[in-house]
Amino acid sequence: MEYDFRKIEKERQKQWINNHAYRVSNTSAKPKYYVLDMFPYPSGAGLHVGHPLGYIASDIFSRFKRLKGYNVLHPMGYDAFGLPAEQYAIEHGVHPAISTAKNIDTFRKQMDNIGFSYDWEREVRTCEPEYYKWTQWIFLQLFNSFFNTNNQKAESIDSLIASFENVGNTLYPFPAAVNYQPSAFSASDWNSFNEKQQQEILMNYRLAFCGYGEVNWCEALGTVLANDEVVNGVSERGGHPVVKKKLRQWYLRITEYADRLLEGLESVEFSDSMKEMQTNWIGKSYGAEIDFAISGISTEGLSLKVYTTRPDTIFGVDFMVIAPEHELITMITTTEQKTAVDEYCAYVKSRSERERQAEKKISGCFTGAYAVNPFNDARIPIWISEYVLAGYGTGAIMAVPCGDDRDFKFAQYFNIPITNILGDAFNGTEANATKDAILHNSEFLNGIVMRDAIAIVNDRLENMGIGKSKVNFRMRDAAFSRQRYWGEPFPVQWENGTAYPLSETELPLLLPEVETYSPGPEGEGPLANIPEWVAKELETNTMPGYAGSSWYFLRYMDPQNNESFCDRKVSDYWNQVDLYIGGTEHAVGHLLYSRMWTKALCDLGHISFDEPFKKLLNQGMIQGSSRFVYRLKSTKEFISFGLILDFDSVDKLHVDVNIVDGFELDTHAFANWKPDYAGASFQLEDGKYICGSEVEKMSKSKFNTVNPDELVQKFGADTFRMYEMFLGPVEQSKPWDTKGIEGVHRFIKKLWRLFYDEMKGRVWNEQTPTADELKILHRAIKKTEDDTERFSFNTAVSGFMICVNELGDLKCNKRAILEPLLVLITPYAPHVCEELWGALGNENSILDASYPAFESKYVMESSKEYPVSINGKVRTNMSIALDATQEQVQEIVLTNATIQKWVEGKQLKKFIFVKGKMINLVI
RNA sequence: GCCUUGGUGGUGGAAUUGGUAGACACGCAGGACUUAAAAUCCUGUCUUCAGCAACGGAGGUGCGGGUUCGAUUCCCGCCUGAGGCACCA
Repeated sequence: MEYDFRKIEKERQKQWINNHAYRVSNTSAKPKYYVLDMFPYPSGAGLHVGHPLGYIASDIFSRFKRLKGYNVLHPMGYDAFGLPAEQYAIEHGVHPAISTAKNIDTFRKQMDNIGFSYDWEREVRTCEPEYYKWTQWIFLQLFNSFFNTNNQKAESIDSLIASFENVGNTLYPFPAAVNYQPSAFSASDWNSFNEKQQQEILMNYRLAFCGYGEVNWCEALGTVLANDEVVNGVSERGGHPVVKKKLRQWYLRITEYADRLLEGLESVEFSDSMKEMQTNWIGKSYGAEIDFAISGISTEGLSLKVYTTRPDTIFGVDFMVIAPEHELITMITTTEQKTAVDEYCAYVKSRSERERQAEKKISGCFTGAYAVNPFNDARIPIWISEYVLAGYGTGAIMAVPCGDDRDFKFAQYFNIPITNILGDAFNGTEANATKDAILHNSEFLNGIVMRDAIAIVNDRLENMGIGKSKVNFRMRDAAFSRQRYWGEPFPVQWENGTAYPLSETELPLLLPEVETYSPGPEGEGPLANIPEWVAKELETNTMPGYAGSSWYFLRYMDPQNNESFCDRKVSDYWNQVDLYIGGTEHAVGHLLYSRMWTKALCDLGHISFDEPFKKLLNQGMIQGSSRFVYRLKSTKEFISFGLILDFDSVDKLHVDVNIVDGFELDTHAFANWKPDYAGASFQLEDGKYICGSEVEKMSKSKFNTVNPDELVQKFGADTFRMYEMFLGPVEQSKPWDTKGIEGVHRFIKKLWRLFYDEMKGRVWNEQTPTADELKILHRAIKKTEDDTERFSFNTAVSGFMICVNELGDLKCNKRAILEPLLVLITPYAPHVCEELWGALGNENSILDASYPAFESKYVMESSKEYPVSINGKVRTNMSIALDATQEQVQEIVLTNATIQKWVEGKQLKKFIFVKGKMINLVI
């Protein structure tokens, strides 16, 4: 009897479906465990071998936890709204809903091939009204709430209004990032404001709000992008240029959550690099705001407010720099400098974001004005330069060339004299940013270490009423609207220029059909082309791709609920995602947004936890290993890699990795691959055509994708699953290489042969296992449990291989050994294990079995071989009982003949016990 | 430039808390079975020295130091790959 994986896998999968084997209940006496994959965007390209890596890992862990007796929630769905489907619609005229549904079908088929244990009855698609109704609902929650900075929590906007009516905004001043005038108002002020004014003020508090601001505008995509969607001045998707543009936009007030997003990192298990990426993105810095008086001209009462993290360097300030957009410029610029300043500001405006980032050349312009150092009355020239950003801090800095590299270069470039406050720590050729130097030239700070001077200066400034310590964040509020069609409509209606929320009963606000996907009359989204939509003054923007993905993990818990986004009892039961598996590319986008949404929903009392993901495991990226052929220029002759003398004389062309065996090209397949290559001739080395190779991102255009379907067809899903795990640690990125898959396939065949003999058929029996066999099994049980628990799936697979090899050597075929072995391997190779489990005569699914490691009858060995070394050199092995006391061990070792020979006549200095590993004598 | 994380045979990788480095697999070489192939199985495979052979000696985890009876693991200094951030004051 042969191992027929094609038949087995098909039958087992059918059985899983018919028996609803992976249906999960929201009530159970078992403890819960929630394993989540980052759901995919269903692109037209389908899955390649890189995608399933994380899915296989999460599937293994889910099955493992199930066998350990947990009620495991393991769902899957699709992040189905987004730009690519709409781009495709523009190019091919296919409705995004249709192409998306088609892509989802392909994804599903590919996933089913691999044999995942998802509860498909819980599938969600973010583009369906039943789902986005609740995305809109959560938007309304955010719209109708504000962030109470006193207790750092979101609260209903109604309590804010009540407070305004009583005491104005004294209890709740405007959020720090808001610059609204007047910044304070009394109760009677509030009550005298008309509706429009009141709404305008409230808009400055709402967690989801509409405002005008500089946004990243991408002309090619016809929409704005969030900061994390812009990479090096171009769009993440498509690489189109991005410019700053002032537009009316919706935002999420994520900046209010900055502190809690930072603190929350301490309570979750993310990798250090992930935590660091988020920490950097949030970018918290401690510093001080200082008001500098401006001298001369007609600028009485005017002051320049700067932000600095180093108030201790205040005696080293040699000039001020303000951003080109700074509002003071027109007021302080002297008549002599006006032309130069105007020219400079025009020059800065002409530069795109991309140019600014690409060439960081020093530029600037003197305003003619001077600020005054409050401690020594020194006159400090005020400059303008683009290296100071308008959006951060106060848009103005005090420049300390001896302590800051950028300031130093600027001073050098413009010949501004440099004051040294660092003594010998400053060498005159390079700034030194240390905080540990002793201050010089700093009057009352002389002789004090810089680090300690910070607080002293802050105190003085505060007493003088011209400064206060201040915390700043680099993170900006998140742009939340897109001028596109394929997204959630905002449940918002405009009236006299004021945005009003729809009521909950009007949800979902359905995405209407459109005739064209092109932008509206004034650059709005396609919805602006619909007369009825515009007549009702409905918002024409749609929500961005990350809206639906910011809360999908909650919907899985209760996907069919029509009354609520997720029943509170149900979310209390499933609680946090225990294990979240996905790539690092969402570090500062999705992961931050979903953390913020969770916190807001928690504050508003809709769920009971404020961090969505307890543990995050980042799978590495599987790269493609591309192959190249080399064509002599303007010929049809291809030259083998090793024979090329001059790379300028050849064209380097990608060749499909699937027609290359290792590095050797299948020349016949190549000639048939593309019409262009039909009459190709080859210059071979040793009778072979050898290709060049490079590791690149896996992509269709590079012909380096490997389709999992073909591997599953050839070797079976179990082999494929195990092989992806065997490749190496899941966290690690590595190029795909199929050549080792045979070894794993061989292992599964060996496993099969523990049960079946080709000639004799079934070979197992009911005899009692031998001690040796039990020892092998128990070692494997322990290893599997330990390795799987710490996500070391590759070493767990090695453990199976060792176990099966050793059992094969002993000709093991005892049921008492085989059954637990199968349970052990099931998470990794579910089809074949369940098939064999059934063959052993077990009626029930293996899902009902519990992990053998947890049954006390399996006792680990009672004694162990220890290596005994003398001065670190191993001299002999000794068998010692596990429960022996230290004294007993010492006696046994010292009376051993081999050891006595070595120790004889020498003095024993030390006797070292090493826990479960080895014993060492020092003489 | 800053931060994070790696560097181990021909290859992917293992070594969980400082305890016999190279598990497991690929590849390669040789052999068995076969008319032949496939499949399967066996042996060898870090370097080097010695040897008829069993056993054995020495070196070895990017480089150079240090701590320790003992270091792939800890500390210091360099080299280098990958990822992230980058005028954030």
